[in-house]
Amino acid sequence: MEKVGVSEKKTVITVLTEGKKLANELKRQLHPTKNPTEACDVLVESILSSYENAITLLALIENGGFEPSISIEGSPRSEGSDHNSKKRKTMPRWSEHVRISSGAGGEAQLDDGYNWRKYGQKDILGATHPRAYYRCTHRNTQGCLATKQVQRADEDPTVFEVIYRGKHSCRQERLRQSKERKEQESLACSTLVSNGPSLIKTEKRDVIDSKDEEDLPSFSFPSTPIECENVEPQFFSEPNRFITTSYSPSSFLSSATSESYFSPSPCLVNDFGFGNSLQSSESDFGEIISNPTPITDFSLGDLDISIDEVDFESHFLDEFF
DNA sequence: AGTATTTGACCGAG
DNA sequence: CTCGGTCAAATACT
Repeated sequence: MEKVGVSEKKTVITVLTEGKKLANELKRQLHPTKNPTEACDVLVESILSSYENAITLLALIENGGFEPSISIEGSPRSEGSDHNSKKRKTMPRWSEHVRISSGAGGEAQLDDGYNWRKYGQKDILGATHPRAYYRCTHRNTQGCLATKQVQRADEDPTVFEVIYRGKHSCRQERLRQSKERKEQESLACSTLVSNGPSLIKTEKRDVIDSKDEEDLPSFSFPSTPIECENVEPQFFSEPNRFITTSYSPSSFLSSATSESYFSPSPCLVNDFGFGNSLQSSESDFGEIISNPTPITDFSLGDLDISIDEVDFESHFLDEFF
C-alpha cells in the first residue's frame, strides 16, 4: 500500500468531479423531456453516487481527515476525534421536520428505510428534549458515513426535527432507495390520498450546509428558502409532502478552499422519513417503532449497478488504506 | 453467541 | 469555562 501523492489525489478529485459534471448533464438531458426508463434513472443516480463517494473520500484524505473505521482495532481517541470534527464540517447537512400523529393504535410509524444505530444522546441547552445521535449501521462494514440527529420540538411534541449529515454510500440503502422510489409511486396513490395514515409527515427539508457548484449551473445560492424545483422529479410524486430547500454556503466557503467535492443532491437520499430506531431512549415517544411498510417486490435491474459500486468502493479503500 | 442501546466520559470548538 | 458531538464500556436485547 503505497502512499499517494498529494498532487495525484488532487488530479483524481478533478477527474472525478468532471465525470460527475458530465453525469449530471446526462441526467438533465434525460429526465425533463421524456420519461426515461427506470433503469436509466437509477443508473444515473448510481453514477452520481459513485462519484460523490469517491470525491468525498479523496477530499477527506486530502484534508488528512478520513479515518476508516473499517477493521481498525485500537485507534487512539485523540486522533480519531480530530479527524471526525474535520469530517463533520465538510459533510452536507439538511434537516427535515417530521410530524407524527399517533393514530388509531397510538402507534406512530416512523421509518426512513435506513438502518440507524444510536450512538449518543445529549441534553441540549435551552431545549426541553434531548437530542439523539444516530449513524448508519453499515458504517464499519461499508464505510457509510451518513448520520442523523433527532430532536423533538420544544413546543409541538408531535414534531421532530431530523438533521441528516452525509449521504448513504452503503449498498443496502441504495437498493432500498430505488425500491422505495417505486413503492412510493404506487403507494402514494392508494394509501396517502384516500386513507388518513397514522403518520402525518409534515415534512420540511432544509439544506443547512452544502456545496454545489456543478450540478446545477444556473443555480446560485439563495438566501431564503426556495421550492425545490430544479432538482429531482421524484420529489413531486409525493403529494402530501411539503419540502423546502435552503442553502447556507457559509460554512464550506470558509473551509473548503481548493477542491470542489461533494455536491449534496439531497434528493438522492430521498424520502427520509424518520428514524426507525427511535425507541424510547428517553421515555418520550416510546412507542415510536420502526415498521417498514411491506413492499411488493419489484425486480430490480439496478442490482448489479449497486454491487459494482461496492466493488469500486472496496477497491478504492484497499488502494488507499 | 452477536448486536443494539444506554450513558457518563472525553474531546474540540468557541 | 460551557456546550455539542462522539466514544466506548456496561448493559439490554434477541
